[in-house]
Amino acid sequence: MTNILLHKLARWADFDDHDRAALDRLVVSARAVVRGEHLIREGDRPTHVFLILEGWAQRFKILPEGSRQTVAFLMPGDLCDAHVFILAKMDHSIAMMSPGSVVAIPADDMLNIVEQHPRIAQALWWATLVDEGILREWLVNIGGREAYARIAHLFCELYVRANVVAPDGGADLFMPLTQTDMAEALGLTPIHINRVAKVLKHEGLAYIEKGRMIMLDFERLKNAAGFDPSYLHAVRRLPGRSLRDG
Amino acid sequence: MTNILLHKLARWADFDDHDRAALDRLVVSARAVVRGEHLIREGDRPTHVFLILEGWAQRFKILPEGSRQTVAFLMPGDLCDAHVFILAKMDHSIAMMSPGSVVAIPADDMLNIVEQHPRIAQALWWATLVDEGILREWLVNIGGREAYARIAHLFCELYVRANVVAPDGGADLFMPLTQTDMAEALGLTPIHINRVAKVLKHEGLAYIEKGRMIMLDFERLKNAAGFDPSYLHAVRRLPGRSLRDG
DNA sequence: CGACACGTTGATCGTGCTCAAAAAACGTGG
DNA sequence: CCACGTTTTTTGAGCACGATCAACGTGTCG
Repeated sequence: MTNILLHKLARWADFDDHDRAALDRLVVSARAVVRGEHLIREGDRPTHVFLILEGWAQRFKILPEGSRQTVAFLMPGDLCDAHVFILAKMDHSIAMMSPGSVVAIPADDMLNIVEQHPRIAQALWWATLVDEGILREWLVNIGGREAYARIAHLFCELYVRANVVAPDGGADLFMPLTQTDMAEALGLTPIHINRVAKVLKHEGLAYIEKGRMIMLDFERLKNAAGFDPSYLHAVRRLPGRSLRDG
Repeated sequence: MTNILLHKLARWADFDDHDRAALDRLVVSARAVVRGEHLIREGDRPTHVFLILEGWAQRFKILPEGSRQTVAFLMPGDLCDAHVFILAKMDHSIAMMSPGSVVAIPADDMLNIVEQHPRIAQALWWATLVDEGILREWLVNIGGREAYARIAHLFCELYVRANVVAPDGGADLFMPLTQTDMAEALGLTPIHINRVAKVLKHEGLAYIEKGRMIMLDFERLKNAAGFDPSYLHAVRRLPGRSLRDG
């Protein structure tokens, strides 16, 4: 099967065979991981970059009183912080939300590849900027929307992102999140998620059940959420003066 | 006076004279900007990177109903997205919160400097990772803390960051934010900010008045906020195997 | 079959919002 | 220097969104 990292980055960049071979060489020795397994913990010194091949992971921090705040969901093809080994220690943890498999890429391999493959370096920058855009949108979502629109917005984002990863075009997608997971991501209680998500379901918009999302009416859901997918930067930048040899 | 960008990046990297000269060449032709002036707007195609020399700016998005959610405060020495010109259009706007001055650095100049100065490229990565860490912590702050601790946490962060920029060691710092600015950053109403900030003041922790923060008791404020400054990554990584030529 | 995680529902409470208005600070021009 | 408009801060009263506490279903897996 095709390299999922290559597949993701190729959405933005035009790679030559040399680039593709280099990306293939990164993705060796996949490791199976179980649900709940930590890929890296807050305070650890980062020495590897993780690439998710299968399953979902969550990036989170634990608050002093013990509650967990999720700050990102990672899906197949996502890299955990391409350049994080620049920092002395992790300021957050990453754990699997479902069983899956990952590749641990040594920092030196990442450094080598970005030095020798400028197109890959740029594509990794693009992926980083998209992750940042998602993070900003989550802040907007939690800070500015009430529970109903907040949940709807998360559903929209996950639907779009999951469709990119596995574009079977279906309205039924792999999405291994519990209501508690959503609560920890959205700054709400699981109880409130349960009640409000039920409304979304009964209104015929969308719902998540047994690890799958059933999308019923994306247009109305987008409307309920005030969802604008621009922040996912799925469209490629047109050639222009300001990107070298663009 | 010394180059503020150099000053900031040198906290992390060891530059040689060549690097320093290159950074100096970036910072020419400062432009005065008034309060409220937009440096860049959502939807614009980014062609320049802005460096804040004086004053504060805010990064924000406007929600469909018209409210504003601030996702970052930018202080002197901060760059607005070192690599943002990779993207086709801005997914947010940046505006000045106070009068000040900025430098607009063309994309090509940024590309040149990171190609020719690997230490600068790494230092810019570090700055980007710190900004991301701050963004994550804001998400944790809004998602997981109630108003009292949330405001206290913002005060802690701004105090630490402003002290780095202008370390006069004083408990009285330039901090041009109105209660409405805080409200838009924290996902609260200005009215609630007013009431809760008054408690922090009367308890002798800290307050902001006339564009200045008066820090009364940082230790107790940290405690009230559950503030852990690790996410600001102020300490330099010790030399090690995983960063090339350590 | 038992244990445990997850989902569901009800009743009550409280943080923070809304609406409304006034006082204080600030900038600007006459 | 004062008059004026504008922005910012402050205060009050009532409401509602979402939290908390408690319990019970439901499913899944060992």
